[in-house]
Amino acid sequence: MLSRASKYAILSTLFLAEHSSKEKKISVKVIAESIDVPSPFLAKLLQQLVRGKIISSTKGPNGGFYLTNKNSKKNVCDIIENIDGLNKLNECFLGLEECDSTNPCPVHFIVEPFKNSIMGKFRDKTILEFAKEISDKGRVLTLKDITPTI
Amino acid sequence: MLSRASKYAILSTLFLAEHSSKEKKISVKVIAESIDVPSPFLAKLLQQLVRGKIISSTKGPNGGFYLTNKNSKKNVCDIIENIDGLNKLNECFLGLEECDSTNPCPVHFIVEPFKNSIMGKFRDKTILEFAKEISDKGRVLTLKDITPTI
DNA sequence: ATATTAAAAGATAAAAAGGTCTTTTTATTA
DNA sequence: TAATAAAAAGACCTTTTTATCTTTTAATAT
Repeated sequence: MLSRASKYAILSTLFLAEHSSKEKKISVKVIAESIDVPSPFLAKLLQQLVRGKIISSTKGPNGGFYLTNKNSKKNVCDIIENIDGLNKLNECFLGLEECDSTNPCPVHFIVEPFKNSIMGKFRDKTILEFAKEISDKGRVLTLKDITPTI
Repeated sequence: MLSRASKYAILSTLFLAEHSSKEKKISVKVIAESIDVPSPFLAKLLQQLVRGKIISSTKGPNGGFYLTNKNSKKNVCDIIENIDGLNKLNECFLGLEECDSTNPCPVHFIVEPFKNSIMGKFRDKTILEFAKEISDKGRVLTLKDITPTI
C-alpha cells in the first residue's frame, strides 16, 4: 500500500506532534528508538520532511526535530505526498494507465468509493487532531513488538 | 497496494476466463501481448498460478494456458493469496506488527471497514462472474495505453 | 573562541522486486 | 519416430527500495 518510508514518516510526525515542541526538540536517535525504526534511514526521511515544510529542525546542542503550529496543521496526505507522491495512493488498483468511471478496470467500482473516502479522512484531520486522538484514546505508535511479557 | 506480479496475474486470469477454454488454449506470448505485460516475467507468474491450481496448462503444439470449470470458480483473493500472500492485503496500513481493534494504530478505524468490504467482494465474486461482467459491460483489460488516436 | 552536539549531505551497500535469457521437458502432429 | 511447439525450470541481470556509514555544516553552551 504505502512504502515503508511513508509509514515511518507518518509515525514520526505523529510522534513529534505528541512529544515535541519548539522548546523540546527531539533527535533522530530518540525518535527512531521510540517508534522502532532504523535511525540513519529515518534521518533521511526527516530531512526530506523538513524540506517539504511538514516538520522543523535545528542543528547543534539541544537541537533536533519538532513541529511548529503551522506544521501541526498539515495532514497525513501531505506526508504521503511528500514521500511517495500522491498518485501512489490514487493509481488504479490493477495498475491500468487509463482507469476512471468512463473506462473502468474490472474492479474500479469496488475500489473507488473506498479510495475516495479514505483519502478524504486523511485530508480532513490535521496532524494535531490525530495526535490528540492518539493521546486521548491511547493508540499504538510504534513498530516495536508490543506483546506484553506475561 | 498490490505487487505488479499480482496485478498481472489477475489480469491474465480474467483474460483467460474470457478468451480461453479446454479447446482453445492460449500461449504466454499471446496473453502478454494482449494485456501488454512483459512475457518472460508473465511466464513465471502463470507457472506459479498453475502450481496453485488457479489456472491450467498443457505443453507442446496447441498447448498453452486455459481455465477448467473448477479453475473459473476461484476468486480474486485466491490469486492474490497465491502470488503476494494474503497478509499483504491484510497487514496494518501503517505497518504496525500488532494492530487490531483492541490495540489499534492511529488510522485503524479509518482503514479497517474498507479493507473488510473490499476483501469481501474479492471473495464473493468468482473469476467466471468477473469475466462475465467484463464482457457484458466492456471493462478495460489491458495495461496498454488505450487513448484513442484521434 | 572553542568544544560539542545534532542535523544535512553524500557516498555506498544490501535486499527485494521486477524482468530477461537459456536449457530442459513434454505433448502433438506430420 | 522425428520435428516442432509450447510450458517448466533455473540462472542471471537491472532497478528500486531500504538501510548504513562518513563527512560537513551549523547552532549552542561554556
